[in-house]
Amino acid sequence: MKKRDQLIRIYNILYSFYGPQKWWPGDSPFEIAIGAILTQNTNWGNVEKAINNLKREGVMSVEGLNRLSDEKIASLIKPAGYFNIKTKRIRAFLDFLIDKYNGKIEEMKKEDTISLRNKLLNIYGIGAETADSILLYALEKPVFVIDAYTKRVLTRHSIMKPNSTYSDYQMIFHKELDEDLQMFNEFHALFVRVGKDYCKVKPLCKNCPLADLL
DNA sequence: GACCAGGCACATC
DNA sequence: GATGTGCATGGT
Repeated sequence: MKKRDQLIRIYNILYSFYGPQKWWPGDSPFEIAIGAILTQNTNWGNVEKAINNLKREGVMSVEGLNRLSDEKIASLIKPAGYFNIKTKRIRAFLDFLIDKYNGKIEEMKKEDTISLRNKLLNIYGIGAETADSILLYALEKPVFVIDAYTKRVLTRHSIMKPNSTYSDYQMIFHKELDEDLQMFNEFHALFVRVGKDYCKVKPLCKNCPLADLL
């Protein structure tokens, strides 16, 4: 089967099995971006605790976070792990927004995807996946987000080789699929969902909706 | 107690 | 360019 058909088949199976995922879980583009940094190599449940701490303190905003000390930010995001590193990364992102966009993340939407992606990748602590998550879910740009679950599903189903790079994975989606913001949004979220439920490090392929494809 | 979780920067070869 | 390591909490 052609790769395009395999990918569409996977999407259709997952969408009928799970339905729409309504991503990203967050109230504003800024919260989504902060969540994208906090969830780096981290369980989402822990990230939610950190996000709730920030909201409870009323600092889930550029101005709110920017007036806190590093120590204060670190203490609030502690449940998300790597709190010292992530504090530096959040600080770098705040500096970027204040510097280039007067602290308004919505201002970024006007720019084209390629130059925005390069700018994001230039910020300390923002790599390919975090940049693409911000582009897709906060700025509503049609880029495909690749994460550990996406890689695992595609390698298990022999659509990609295990040693492929981030760009290799992303290229398949951009080359084989039509550019569709809403579909890219749902598809990535569905990969995460099936990854959490079945396509774990220790696979639970038995009742996986994608089991028939193996 | 080991393993895992919606990565990234940096050192080293 | 590929590979190895530190970063850290909380659930299973």
